[in-house]
Amino acid sequence: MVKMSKHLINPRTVGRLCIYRRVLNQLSSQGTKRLFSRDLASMAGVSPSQVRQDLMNVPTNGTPQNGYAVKELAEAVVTCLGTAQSSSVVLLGAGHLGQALLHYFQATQPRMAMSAVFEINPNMVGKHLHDVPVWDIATLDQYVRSAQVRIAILALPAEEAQPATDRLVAAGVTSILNFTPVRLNAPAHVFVENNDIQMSLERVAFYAAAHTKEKVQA
Amino acid sequence: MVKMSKHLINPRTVGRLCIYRRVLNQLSSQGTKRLFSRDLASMAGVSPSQVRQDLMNVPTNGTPQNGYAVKELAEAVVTCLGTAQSSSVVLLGAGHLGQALLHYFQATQPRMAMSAVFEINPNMVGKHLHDVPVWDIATLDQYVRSAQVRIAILALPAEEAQPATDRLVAAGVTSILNFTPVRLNAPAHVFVENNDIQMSLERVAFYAAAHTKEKVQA
DNA sequence: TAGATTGTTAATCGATTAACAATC
DNA sequence: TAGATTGTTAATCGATTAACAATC
Repeated sequence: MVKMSKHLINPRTVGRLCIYRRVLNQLSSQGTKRLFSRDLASMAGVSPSQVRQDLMNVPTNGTPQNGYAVKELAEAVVTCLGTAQSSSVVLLGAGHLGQALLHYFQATQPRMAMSAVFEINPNMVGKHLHDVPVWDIATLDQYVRSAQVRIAILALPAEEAQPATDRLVAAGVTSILNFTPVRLNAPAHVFVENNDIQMSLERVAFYAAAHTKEKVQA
Repeated sequence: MVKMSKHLINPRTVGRLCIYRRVLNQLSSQGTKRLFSRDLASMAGVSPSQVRQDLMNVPTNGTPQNGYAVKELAEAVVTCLGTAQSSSVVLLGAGHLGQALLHYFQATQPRMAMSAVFEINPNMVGKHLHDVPVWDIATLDQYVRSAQVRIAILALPAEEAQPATDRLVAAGVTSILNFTPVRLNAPAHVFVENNDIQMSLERVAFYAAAHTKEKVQA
């Protein structure tokens, strides 16, 4: 009621809250009852200050004497992040990367539902991949509209990324996970997360080379 | 000689330079001769100021009248980023994600060489995937040492990530691309790039849900 | 109580953006 | 020349870290 979603948490904090959730769920399943911010920090690879700062977005139950109750804190973080099972997800592109992402998604994200894959290759259309139907990308707009899809994952060729984005946005998608190396143009109300694997590789290579150079000089 | 690698460029700038390289190469192959910082900025999805700031790390050839010569700038960025073909790359884990990454790597990174894949599953050991041999992970340390591998890609189960990292670092790896959701502990001289696909998904889901909530209230 | 930790505010740090003299 | 852009420095912005009163 009181502008619950007005103070939209920034992407970095959301990312860390996801890490905390994973750590807390694991600890909870291992039977750990309580922890301090410094414990969560070391397991998440951040500073204790950062943990406490991030947890200001979450209704916490910490006390100076006992720290946080693991189970309750995990639940609070889950509530804060939202379950998002309300909306379904579509995947664009069923090439090697798309198929791997689909498998990964189905294996690790039981709380979200991948509802359809869209492909241009007619050999794949009509089949199923990991129990998800593959449909002709020509039917994308209609599907997104009728199923009220809000989340799309892009794993298609670079040159198709922007046209596909335009269609998705026009059809009502508000959140896009982009695995292509293209920087997408999208309206401000649409959230775009770039996961540029090619860039990741290039960056790692850069620092490996830089390190070698330094060693040679030392 | 004069501390060429002393001012190690920070990861964000390196990332953007990779984007500039891609854009410039594409423009060059399309026959574009010259551009201004504002053109490169709009194609890379950043501000013109940012472009010029980033290009301070690169020996540039820009002039107020004509902007930059595309081909020369592309070459300068390539030189700055380094080719890194000196070192070979190993992949740990040949599951769905690992295989997809291998395919992606072989298809898009001809300038780097993937030299071996390591797996624990005996059914895969001894085979080839995309012309790359799959070896028993027990032989990892010896291989990394003898081939002087400096770059490793992690695509194995979460619980194996930290032990594998320890072995890689001990054997001389200096740069790790981590596709597991685990935050790795590694010495400061080792560069670790986290590409957490699970987190990407969760973040996209968060903003989709947040957006829906806002709309409901508006 | 004494001591350590939380929740939160203040200070610092780093990165992006703006400004502007030099210049073609 | 006049005008626009570069290279670079200064200002702003945002995020992380430090500090500290409240507290159990």
